[in-house]
Amino acid sequence: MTKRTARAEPLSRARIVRTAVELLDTAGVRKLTFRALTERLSTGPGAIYWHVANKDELLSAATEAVVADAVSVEPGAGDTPREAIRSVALGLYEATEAHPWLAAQLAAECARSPWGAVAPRVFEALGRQVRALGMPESGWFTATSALMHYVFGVAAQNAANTAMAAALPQDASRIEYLETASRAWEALDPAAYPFTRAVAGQLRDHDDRTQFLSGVDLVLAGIVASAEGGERQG
Amino acid sequence: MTKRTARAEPLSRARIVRTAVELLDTAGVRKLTFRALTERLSTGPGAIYWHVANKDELLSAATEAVVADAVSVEPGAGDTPREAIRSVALGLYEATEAHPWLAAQLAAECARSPWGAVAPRVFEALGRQVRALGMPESGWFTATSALMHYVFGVAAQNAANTAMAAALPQDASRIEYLETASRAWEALDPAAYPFTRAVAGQLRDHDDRTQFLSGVDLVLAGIVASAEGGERQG
DNA sequence: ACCTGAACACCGTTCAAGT
DNA sequence: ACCTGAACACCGTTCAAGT
Repeated sequence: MTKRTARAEPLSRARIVRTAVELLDTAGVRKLTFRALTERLSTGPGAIYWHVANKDELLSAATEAVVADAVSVEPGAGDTPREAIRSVALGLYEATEAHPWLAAQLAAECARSPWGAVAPRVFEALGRQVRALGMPESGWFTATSALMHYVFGVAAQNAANTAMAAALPQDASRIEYLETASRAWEALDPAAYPFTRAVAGQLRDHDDRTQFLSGVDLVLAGIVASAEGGERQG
Repeated sequence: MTKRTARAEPLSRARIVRTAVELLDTAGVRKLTFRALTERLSTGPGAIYWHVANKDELLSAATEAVVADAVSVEPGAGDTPREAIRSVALGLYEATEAHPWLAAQLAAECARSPWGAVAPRVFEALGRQVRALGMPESGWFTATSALMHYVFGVAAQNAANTAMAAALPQDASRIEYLETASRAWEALDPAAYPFTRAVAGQLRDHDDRTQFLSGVDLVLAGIVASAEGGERQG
């Protein structure tokens, strides 16, 4: 058995990033520190700084690694563009479920460099299908942007629900959390929040995943409608 | 002249939050520390902790204050629902331009408590107009969520452009930044990023604000189309 | 070229003590 | 009830020194 032990594996940027993702997944952003990292990798901080410029770069690298992995799924041969878009979007959605830190980090990453390394990955995966949808080229950027922004927006919002529910005491899970949130909406000031109160029941009963895909369909419907409505625009 | 001096004004949660927003605006998230805060307010850290539980709560409060302000604009009397939605969305968009820290903080806030204090404010403002659009009640939640998520997604992405461009050396402003980003897209691997490369020119020429509103229109088109397509769904 | 680890400047938070 | 400010535990980052 020539099993390589962990401590034998040489230090490298890839290994540091992988360890950072593990730490992020198991302990959360707060616990990702250079101290924790040096311990897990059994080195000194200086060794890590040799491979990585600073903590921001490390977080960017971790985010990009996870996004790249999520978006790399090739669409099935028989998939329609619509199905392919749904599956790319769903891949990203599920990544934010699997890595609760991803959503906030995605936003932070965009703030660091808006059209940096992460956006093109998502943009490419979605855009190919937008093109396949038969959009005129002039609409590609707008349509793909809208789709991507919707997905990022959901990521920021909904993925957190899962993490939130998971953090609740024991069996008080997702459903109970939505119950609480729904009641909070019902308790809002009737004068200031009539609409939100009216919709509290739909919040309670909704399923994040279904909801997310409905939103994707809605944006897709908008893309198709805009493409058809086309030229005439006041 | 009975001008009240700053140091005479008593410490309060509101004043702390207001000072935090100022510090956030002028110096950035990194520089918002309890040290800086105590100096600006000429007190000790203990005094701040009397009014505010911890830094997370302070950031939440700052975020909510800014969002509440941005969304509180009443739609004009003659506005169509579509116009009202555009102006609410634009208000939020402009808030993320005026407060570069807002986008990332919005995401962090959602992660802290997904359906907490910030979401209902946006939800209510957008939802009223969705209702006015004549949607059937069963679609309110989905449609308003999609709209809100799109807006949040853009906030995370585009607002950063402005901050990014502003941080560039002098007159190398927005346009030059987009030029750089566009060239980076053109330099991507042709095999892996055919679509993104094809669209690099549109990235260069686009205007964030116009782009944002086009996306809002696109989602609105989807909402209307879905409402009409209605019941028949495989 | 790559790694070590002590040291530095700084941070959020606490708490006994004051008014 | 509200504020003071020293103290604590911890953090990201640096750097002279090693191999």
